[in-house]
Amino acid sequence: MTRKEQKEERKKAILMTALNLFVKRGYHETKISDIAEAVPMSTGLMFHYFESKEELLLELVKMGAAYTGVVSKLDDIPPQIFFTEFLRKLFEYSAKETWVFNMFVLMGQARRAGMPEEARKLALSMSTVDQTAVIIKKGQEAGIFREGDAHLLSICFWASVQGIMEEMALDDKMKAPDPEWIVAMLKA
Amino acid sequence: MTRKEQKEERKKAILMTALNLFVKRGYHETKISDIAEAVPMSTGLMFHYFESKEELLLELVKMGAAYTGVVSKLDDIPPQIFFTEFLRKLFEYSAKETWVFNMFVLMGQARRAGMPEEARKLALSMSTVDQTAVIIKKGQEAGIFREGDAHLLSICFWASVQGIMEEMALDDKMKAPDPEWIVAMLKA
DNA sequence: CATTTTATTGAATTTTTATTCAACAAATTT
DNA sequence: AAATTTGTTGAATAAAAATTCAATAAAATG
Repeated sequence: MTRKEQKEERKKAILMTALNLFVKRGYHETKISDIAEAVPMSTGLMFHYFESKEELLLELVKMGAAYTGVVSKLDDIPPQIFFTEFLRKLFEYSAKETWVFNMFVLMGQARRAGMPEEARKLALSMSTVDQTAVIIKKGQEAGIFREGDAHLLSICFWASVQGIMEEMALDDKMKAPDPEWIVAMLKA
Repeated sequence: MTRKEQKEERKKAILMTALNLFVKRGYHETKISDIAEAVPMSTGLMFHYFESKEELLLELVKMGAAYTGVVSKLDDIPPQIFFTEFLRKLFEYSAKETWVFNMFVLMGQARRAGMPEEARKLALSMSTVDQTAVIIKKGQEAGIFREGDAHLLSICFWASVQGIMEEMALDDKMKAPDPEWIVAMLKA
């Protein structure tokens, strides 16, 4: 393994540790030294890998943004299965790959209050709300989704998912809900 | 107006200003000097009214906890109208009394990550999840609510509401959703 | 109206945490 | 193996924000 690859591995380890702590305790409540201790490495060495704490956060948000982009390629799936299936996969995946779960939660948190402005802007630019609003409209035309402002429905759907995921992030023992419960919000 | 009353008024003004900023930007992203500037008053004077920033937050959370207690007295209302009615009132009230809205959001945020430990403990001790789980069970027995873990349904219901409220906190223009959308999560 | 108490300010201080740095170790290259 | 580059540490420094404080104004009290 080359020197460069090693460095990348180490960087990834830091990123994953930070992701965990940010999601569990919040960005501001997590000290650089907390991350360093958990990796583990010295506090000073953290700055050999990342310019700053904010830069570290930004890299995470960029990774998340890259993944979020994937969702937008799923708009040819029939509306009636899209949401249920998406949630089923999200929950299933989250159960084994903590990474996916944490990243989902972090992106949502970044879009909201309590993080540096730049992280917010980045996360905000990657919103899936518009994409899914289109899918919801299709479902409405097909008569399978309830009437009402499709964009607002889309916002509420993701807000609910975010709320539930954040709850799960706090309580390891909490089971994932049945996707149908959440999709019921959309169903006619 | 007595000196004491004046002081109480001023304290309240600070609390409301802080509540607004905490909800909009997050606790850690809000500086004491930001609150002072918005009240307005000098930064130093803030400490004439509150021991510390955390103490200020704690007072807010305590106020919220007092209100949260009210919900637990509503458990004799029939399940089929309890949730819809609660949300209707919450959204209606939130529209005119920003206070109620902000307080609801703050309590949820406090229960989650990103705030001092003590605030978390306080907010956590006041959870309504158990109360509403009982109401959901009743609804299930009456056949109007879907089958499944009532406690988990209760968690998901509140998590969804929290998620949606936080979204509204960020976007002033966002309309409140139809309560039925959210209650659909529970309905059989 | 003199005295005491309370309100207020802005600058100085403390605290906390991020960030830099000098020194050294380990690995890589020549 | 000498020289160079990269990794590592822990202590020193800097930056940001909370908190204190001395000084003064305003209000209440006697």
